[in-house]
Amino acid sequence: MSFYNTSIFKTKLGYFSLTTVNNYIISYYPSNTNIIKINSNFIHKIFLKKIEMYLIKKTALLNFKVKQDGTLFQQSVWKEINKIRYGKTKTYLDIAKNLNSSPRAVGRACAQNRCLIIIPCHRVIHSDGKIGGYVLGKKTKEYLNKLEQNEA
DNA sequence: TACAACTCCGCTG
DNA sequence: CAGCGGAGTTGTA
Repeated sequence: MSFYNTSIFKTKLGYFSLTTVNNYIISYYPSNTNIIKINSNFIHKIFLKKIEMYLIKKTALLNFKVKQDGTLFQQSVWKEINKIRYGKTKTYLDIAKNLNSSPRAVGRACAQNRCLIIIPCHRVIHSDGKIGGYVLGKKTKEYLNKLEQNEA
């Protein structure tokens, strides 16, 4: 039996919902309701504290265990993204080359990522230096990178 | 079966 | 320089 635990809370980026199964994070994504509810599971409490610290630059580490459903290709893209360190960026092309795929496919896999910020798809940008797209909007993507690069 | 989605490159004018 | 088409991968219909 698997137990799904969900919390909904507000950060400076808006309302988010966190879902875990057996202490693995399976999603951290914008919530469709504004009804705040904090699950008593300890992972949720730690996560809430950590994400707040991250957003005010008090920590760089969001080292939670993540388990997302996805195809082999998506899993390998997410794994590559996970290797990008705090404050660094990589391009869609870099990742595509590592996986012998195409940048367009990499962008597609990024768009399927449900664990925002934890899997740092905001650190993946265009090869010409432009910011590229983002589920939460380009401005948020820019903001997150500036935050990590100490320019926010 | 066709299309859109967080891309990039080569070709054309 | 801008504008276009095509390519790898997947979810949805």
